[in-house]
Amino acid sequence: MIDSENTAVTGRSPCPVSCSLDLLGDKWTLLVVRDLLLGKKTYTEFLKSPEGIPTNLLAERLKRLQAAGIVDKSRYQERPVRHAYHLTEKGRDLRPVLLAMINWGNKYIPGTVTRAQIAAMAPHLVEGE
Amino acid sequence: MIDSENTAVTGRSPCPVSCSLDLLGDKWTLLVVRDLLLGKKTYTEFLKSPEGIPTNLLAERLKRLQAAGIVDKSRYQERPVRHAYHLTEKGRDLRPVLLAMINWGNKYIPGTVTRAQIAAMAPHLVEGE
DNA sequence: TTTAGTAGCTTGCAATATGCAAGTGACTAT
DNA sequence: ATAGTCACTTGCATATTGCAAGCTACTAAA
Repeated sequence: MIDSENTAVTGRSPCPVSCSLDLLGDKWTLLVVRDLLLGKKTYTEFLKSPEGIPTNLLAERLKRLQAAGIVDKSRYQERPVRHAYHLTEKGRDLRPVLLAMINWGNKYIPGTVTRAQIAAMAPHLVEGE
Repeated sequence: MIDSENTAVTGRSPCPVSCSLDLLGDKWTLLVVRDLLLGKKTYTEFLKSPEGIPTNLLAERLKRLQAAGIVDKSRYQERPVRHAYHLTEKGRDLRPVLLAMINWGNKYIPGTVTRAQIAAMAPHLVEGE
């Protein structure tokens, strides 16, 4: 495992929950990860998600996720220049966290889109496990 | 399942991840849940956790968690009056979210306390899946 | 060759949330 | 009477968020 972007404990405590929250603990970061797991790739695609992330926060979160080695960015075409964001292995490994939230949300927040409904639209997020 | 405290979707979107984050998406709430899963029960025990939650935020988070039906509060003794907080089933069902974060943190943030070390101190958080 | 449009941002600023310290009220123990 | 603990609340400075507007590079249409 390459360790370059895996910052060692610098946060509030050496608890893995606390350290994860130092990186991911806000209302937007994991929604960006969700969108990436759903196959969205570009800045404007993220902006179109129904929660409506403010554009400055999207830019800032993408930078932090890149700095943390969770996301990487590439040009996928020149003329006109277009960029694509992708999850690294470290980012894809957040899938169990999101799946646990989906299961919990479905069980306790009536009206949420179910895991089955998500599977129908976006099999790769939810299948297996 | 009693449904009284399970507020239906009122948030940013009907996505279960987004709805979960509306409730839990900050740097402190899931640390309180962690402490409860570790068996801590009182206000002052939560304050002693190494991350050092500010006392006003602890009070506010406990109220929100109670309002959401994730935590309940009881007097466990009179003379002097003492209070204990406990997770409800809804709260205990957040365990998979925390376990997923522990696994991810252990894999990607060097120096975090491992699941095995946690198991040695607090078997009930971590044992079984 | 102006004009309009899209992608991917940045900037400014008001509103909200957080962090810190100090204070409060009920109680007990000395 | 004094000190100490538990469980908070209050005030205020600082940090983060949310909203709107602007900006740069590019393309496509008139």
